[in-house]
Amino acid sequence: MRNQEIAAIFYKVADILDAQGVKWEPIAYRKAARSLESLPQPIEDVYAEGGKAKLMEIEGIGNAMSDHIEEILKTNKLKKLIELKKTIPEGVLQMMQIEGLGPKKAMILFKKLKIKSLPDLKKAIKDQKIRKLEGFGEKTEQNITANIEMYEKGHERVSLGNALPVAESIVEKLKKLKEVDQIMIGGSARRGKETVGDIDILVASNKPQKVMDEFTTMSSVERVLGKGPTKSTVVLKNNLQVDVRIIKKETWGGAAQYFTGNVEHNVVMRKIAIAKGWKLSEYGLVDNKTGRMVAGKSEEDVYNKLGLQMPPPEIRENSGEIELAKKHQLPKLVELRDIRGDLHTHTNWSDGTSSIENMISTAQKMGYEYIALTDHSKSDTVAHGMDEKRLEKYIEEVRKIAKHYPKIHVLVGSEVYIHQDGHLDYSDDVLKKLDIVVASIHRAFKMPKDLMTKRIINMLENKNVDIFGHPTTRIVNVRAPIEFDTKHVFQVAADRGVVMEVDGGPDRLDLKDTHIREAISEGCKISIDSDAHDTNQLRFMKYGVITARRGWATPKDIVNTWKFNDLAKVFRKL
DNA sequence: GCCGTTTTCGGCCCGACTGTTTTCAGTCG
Repeated sequence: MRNQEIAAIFYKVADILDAQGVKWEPIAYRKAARSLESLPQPIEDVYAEGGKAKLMEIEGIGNAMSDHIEEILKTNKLKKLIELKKTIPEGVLQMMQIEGLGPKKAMILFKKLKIKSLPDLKKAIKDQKIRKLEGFGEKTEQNITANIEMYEKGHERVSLGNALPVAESIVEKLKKLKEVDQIMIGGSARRGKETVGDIDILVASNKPQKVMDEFTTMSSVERVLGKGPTKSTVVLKNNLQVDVRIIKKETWGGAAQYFTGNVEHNVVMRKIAIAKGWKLSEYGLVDNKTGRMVAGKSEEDVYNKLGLQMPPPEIRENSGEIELAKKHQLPKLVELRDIRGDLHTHTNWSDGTSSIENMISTAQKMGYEYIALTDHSKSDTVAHGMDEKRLEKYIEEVRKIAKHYPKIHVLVGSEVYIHQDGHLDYSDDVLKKLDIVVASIHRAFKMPKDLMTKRIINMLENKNVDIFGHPTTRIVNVRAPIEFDTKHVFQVAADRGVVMEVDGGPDRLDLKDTHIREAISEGCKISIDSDAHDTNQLRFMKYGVITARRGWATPKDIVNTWKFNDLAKVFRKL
């Protein structure tokens, strides 16, 4: 999957062109880059399938871009970027990453003061040289200083699992103000994106001053980047950036619409509005001639007036949803309340911390019809994996305790390690004793792609395997996914009836959105699991559902939305 | 550089906040 790699190259080209003052071209490169990022299939597959012509079918990819992609796939580099890099020092591009320093200001610093690196910049600030430049001043100098510090602290996007609880706590806090009429989380957090750059919060209020005062003085605030009556931005002590936008109740829907879709989605929406003689902004849909609001009280109004069905927030990323919305054929995505059970959990028999009994009773309290306990197999020694002897006892113990919980079906299973040649950690005879087998990779991540694919295919050939657990093994922001031929694996899995997992652990979210869509289109069934290691973590199901929604999954694709009796259709031993 | 039942050339989403300016450019999302 080289989509991200090529996107990164295009972003770089855009930055340099921006610095050179080139108009429009940077926009085209960024658009192409984003289009690649959200592409469900690997770009090399698209190219292999239909060459340049097929590439050009992708939104934002034209003649030049498809040539570029071809060049990168074949030679691993882009001549255009190499040439462009000669015109501007790398350090100046780095300077542009600093908040408040855009292409214009960075180039002034480079041209007038010969600043070409971050150390140069710090020295010039110390010598008070910057404040003397036209368009700069003392305040700008101070801001750059603070923002360099922020940049050096790290500017990585935060995982959804870390961002969402923070966002929710701010919402809870502001909700208590009587000045707040309505409040919601917007932006990429509402779309459930696996990482979040900053948190957007929308507030409907007629007294913005009070709300903004409360927001910017919260104890968790490190620095206030901006404060106005409709928009304020702060950086929290944990380095998360949070925006609050305040609007009037009358335009709530317009704002919710505007602050949820990604850029591409919103651009297409505005174009549809323009074609009808209207203008779309956070203040709703407005008639150009009369200046009157056509729609804006609710999000649904905005979409409907434009002739569209309202897409769920998670898929508002211009990856096909608008075309289907026009035809009123949007899929009905899976919801948390559709989930009837959890098929991948751990107890204190391996590396979990809750007892078998507590896991079962909590699952029952959550209203589940079934739960599978799937502790680790013998080779996963760090996770206290069980050898055959302990496994026997485990099976016995679970069966015994399950008798006290007749209202919930309890499955005994195991998360079994997949060795490098694809054979499993327990023999077939042992696996047959289990109700359900989740097969997972827990080490030897860095095998060559063809060998890794073979490892997985061999595992899929084993009749005792029910679910392929967290297939790519990535840890968000920490560990890269393993490499394998996803299309081939999904095809074989669909054929063999092995279910692909969406691990809801917020650090994993694996499969990820684009892979889920690919797997479903290849005919795979999906299981959304919490991979809980204690009773609280059973709630991770929520993140799995959000991710599955981003992968356009519907209840029929998700086996654990099915009734218990229907599970036997996919799980051979039930 | 991309794209098109308004266009194959001439557009390219829209608005808020800041700081430096006395009306606006730059930056951001």
